[in-house]
Amino acid sequence: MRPDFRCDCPFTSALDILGDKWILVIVKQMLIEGKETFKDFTESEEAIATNILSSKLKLLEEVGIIIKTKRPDNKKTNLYLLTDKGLALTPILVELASWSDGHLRDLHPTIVQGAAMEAIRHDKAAFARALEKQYREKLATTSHKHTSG
Amino acid sequence: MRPDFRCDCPFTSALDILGDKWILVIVKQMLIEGKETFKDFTESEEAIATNILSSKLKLLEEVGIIIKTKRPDNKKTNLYLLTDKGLALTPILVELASWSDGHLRDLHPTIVQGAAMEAIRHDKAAFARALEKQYREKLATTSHKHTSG
DNA sequence: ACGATTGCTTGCGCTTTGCAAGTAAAAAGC
DNA sequence: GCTTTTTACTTGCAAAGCGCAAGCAATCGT
Repeated sequence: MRPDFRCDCPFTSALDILGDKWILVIVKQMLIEGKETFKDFTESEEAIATNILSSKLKLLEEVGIIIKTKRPDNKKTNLYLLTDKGLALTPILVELASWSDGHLRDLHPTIVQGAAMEAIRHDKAAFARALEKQYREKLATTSHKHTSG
Repeated sequence: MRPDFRCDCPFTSALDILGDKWILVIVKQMLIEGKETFKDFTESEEAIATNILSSKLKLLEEVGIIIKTKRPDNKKTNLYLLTDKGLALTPILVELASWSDGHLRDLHPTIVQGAAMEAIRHDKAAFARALEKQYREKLATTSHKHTSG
């Protein structure tokens, strides 16, 4: 299931991995909504189907954007956590939201408008850094161990 | 063919439009490689199929990312040009390239490394602004008229 | 006028997506 | 310790999207 790349263009190569309906939505849910278990994702607002979720989590792990982990006291529930490579997607997500905010309201007027959106308007880079910091702090307080399967 | 939106999340809504293998590749080809005619796109390194190209150009026009135009002296060849909404995607493309540069070389070692990549490493925002400016200057010197079909 | 070029559309097979249902294993309840 | 529930998937099948090849109409070059 390794992704194959169309060419050597860095733009196109990023889209060979990220260019689909779900990959970045899953990353968003982890980064912003704090989702980390299979169940968390199935209960999302976007309602991803379990077979798609399963395949996408596999792909994300294969390319190194997330790692599959467990809490020491729970042998059933898997934890899916962003790696550095995954956290590095934050600026992309912020730019996507910024574009929606500025250019998608005519087509889709009910896009949410909140404090986060204000922060993005004020300083995108700072907002991205804050998100990454928040996630790293969460990681530090989450006890988990890596599994190799 | 209007896109429908999964929910009111600005991240997800952007991906409802942009989350696919081709849309942002086409925008990249227009912005960076200067492609503007149907033929230009078919001759690209990425080799998009004509039926897909046709449907994606239609979608891009419908959502207002590009406009379909002709040169006054040529009744056959259509020109596809980025609107302001389309040009506003530049920071997203720059972030995608930056991520590829920093995190995709282990999976795909032959990603190109050139002057543009150096510029992105040095100052992403400045590079995005330069790209937009370059495209706007090109637009100013390209004679064209809008067609309503 | 005639062939080449451009900008598509159509047909068909393959892959991806998506819903619903089922399964296996761990955890919780009694 | 036996049953029920929860979690994390897998499987089956229908629908949508993708992709190659071919075809076609309009315009352009000569």
